[in-house]
Amino acid sequence: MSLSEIEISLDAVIVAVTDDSPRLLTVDGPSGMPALPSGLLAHDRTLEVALRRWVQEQTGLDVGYVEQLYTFGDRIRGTVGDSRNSGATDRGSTGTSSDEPDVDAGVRHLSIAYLALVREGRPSAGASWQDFYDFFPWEDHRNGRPAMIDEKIMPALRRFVAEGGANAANRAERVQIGFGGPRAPFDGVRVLERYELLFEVGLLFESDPRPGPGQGSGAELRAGPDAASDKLASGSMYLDHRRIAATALGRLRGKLTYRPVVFELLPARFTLLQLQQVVEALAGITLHKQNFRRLVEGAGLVEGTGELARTGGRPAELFRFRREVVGERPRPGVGTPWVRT
Amino acid sequence: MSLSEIEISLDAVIVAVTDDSPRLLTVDGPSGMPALPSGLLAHDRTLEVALRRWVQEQTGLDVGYVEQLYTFGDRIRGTVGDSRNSGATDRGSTGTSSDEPDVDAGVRHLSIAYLALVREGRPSAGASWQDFYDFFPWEDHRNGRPAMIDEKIMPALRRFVAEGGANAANRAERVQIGFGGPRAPFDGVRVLERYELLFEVGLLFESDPRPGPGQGSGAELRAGPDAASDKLASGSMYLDHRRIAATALGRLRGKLTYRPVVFELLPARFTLLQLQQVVEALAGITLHKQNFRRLVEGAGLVEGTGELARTGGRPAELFRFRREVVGERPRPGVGTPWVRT
DNA sequence: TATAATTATGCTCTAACCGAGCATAAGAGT
DNA sequence: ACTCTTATGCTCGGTTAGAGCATAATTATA
Repeated sequence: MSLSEIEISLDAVIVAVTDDSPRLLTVDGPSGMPALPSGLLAHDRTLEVALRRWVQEQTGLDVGYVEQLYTFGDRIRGTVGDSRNSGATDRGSTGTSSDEPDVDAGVRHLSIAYLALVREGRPSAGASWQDFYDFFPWEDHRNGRPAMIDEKIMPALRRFVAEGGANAANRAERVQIGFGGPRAPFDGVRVLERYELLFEVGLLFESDPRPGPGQGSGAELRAGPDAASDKLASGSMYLDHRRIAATALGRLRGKLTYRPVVFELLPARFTLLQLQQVVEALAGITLHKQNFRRLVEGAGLVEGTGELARTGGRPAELFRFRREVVGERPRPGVGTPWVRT
Repeated sequence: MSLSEIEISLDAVIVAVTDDSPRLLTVDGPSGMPALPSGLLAHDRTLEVALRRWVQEQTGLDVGYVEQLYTFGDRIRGTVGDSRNSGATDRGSTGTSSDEPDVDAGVRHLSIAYLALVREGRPSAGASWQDFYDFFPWEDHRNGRPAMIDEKIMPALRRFVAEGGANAANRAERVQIGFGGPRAPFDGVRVLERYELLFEVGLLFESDPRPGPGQGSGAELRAGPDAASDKLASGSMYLDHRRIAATALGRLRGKLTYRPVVFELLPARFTLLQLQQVVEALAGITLHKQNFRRLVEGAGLVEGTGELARTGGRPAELFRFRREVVGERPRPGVGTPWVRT
């Protein structure tokens, strides 16, 4: 493939938390679907500078924290992906690739995806904030395990396992890893694994008009007899942008626990409850209040300013982030002391 | 910048562990320097497939575990990098980029870097295994903190901080984060942060003939008066390949603790001492033997086969990896119970 | 052959940490 | 005054991690 046949875009998953909801900035994509803001590399010195530049141009936002997520470059976008190993798909990862069809799709699209965190801000026209969990309703466990998991998802996954033939054991393991089971709890970080499972069983719709092997455009990868009518009622996105967003959420949830990234989403001064609620919104679970406070203070992540904030009950002290902690502790982040609610 | 001006390569950091040493596969780069194996994207279905293909073609190795690392695309390769935030450089990350010189270097090079783990294998001609720590001698703490840190590195870093002017505090923090200090221990994971510090103070040599602002070719970024004569005696690599390798080592060290990646580097059956030594080689520290055993067994990561291995002392039982653990525990990895040796 | 060296493995002791929950404090609303 | 709400202090018990002692089963050596 000659170089000129490769298209490169920078795609940004821009996240904020407002009113206890994690929010995702989207623009109107082609075909009217929500899409991630996307820009091109220009003469910028670094990729990150390029990203900041066009995000500002396109959305009017000055993003704070920025981190490179992943580079997506599969020939067939929206398909089983780059398979972060560990047997992500039936093919497994120690890939004997020779027998896979080599679809010649002409142009290859490389998408260098970034995660960006902002405190807030009204984006300029064309961009708007969406509730992250509108795209991933099965990821929000703050009010208990969402009913849809046991009502719609698990039956489909069980069917998927049962139909697995030689791969049944592998599939069962993937399901257990993704959604938990008798032996394992639900692991919030594995957002991408869950997304790929749901996509693979045909519960999700992606807009990608993919010229896949033997499948019509817009068809899902493995459509069971009833799969088409059984789609989850969740927001879809342009091309594989929802997959990219899933990658971002998983990464963010993981990073919370060992880097003080939450504070990028909070004002300079905040109450411990505000802090907790932002963490809960991102992690998708509720936390034990007193223990959360103990952990966060004990780790030296925050320090009280003398000031108080009115809160509807007893006034709460305002805290600020203690930057020094980064140099003191090896893995400074907010612990997530569960609570079963 | 039009698309055709972008060159894309896939670069692979291929790691094995032999005789208690982590090893890196290198090829002869231009100008005779060791370089990472590098290939181009062809009509492969996924990036990972492409990587496996040309690694096999170039080196004769079939890599097992593969994971995308990072995409490097700075205009000036070998410079302060994509700045994974957290104030990686003096500029900080909330980048006001407007006053930075926009060097027009013509072609931009994008490097999509991968980490690959292999059990062993004799590479074909042109490629060879190097000791990872020949390139990063300050990272191996198995025999105590390397003397070079306090003898050569810290003095230079102190000078760097002292000359920091308004950035002195920030620099001091970065040094403490990277190399530890009274308040913080040395954190093995921060390989890249250390590399960037050393590069920035002029202790490292990179072969990049960089047309940087006001600097001659081959000059380091901020060369103090004596910097040139004070280089560390450590292996250099082609372009910014050593930076990529540093990224890989940091990532690998981190991943050890929450994903069972070590087993990709071990034979199917191994003694607990072998396992421990591979972990020690990668982590660069020594571990407490009994506690390591307790953690690894207690976590259900391994299970004994009945067999014994002769070891020079009392025979050791051979263990195997328990794959099921991935579905049972949220973050299955080898703990690293320190020991101060 | 006895003894030393070497490696493996079991076990204990203690401090720290975490999950869970009780109890009290300090405001606002009625 | 009473109730509701949010904040904050503290305790109790189980689990885990760091450190080290002790013993077992081999090979090497005096």
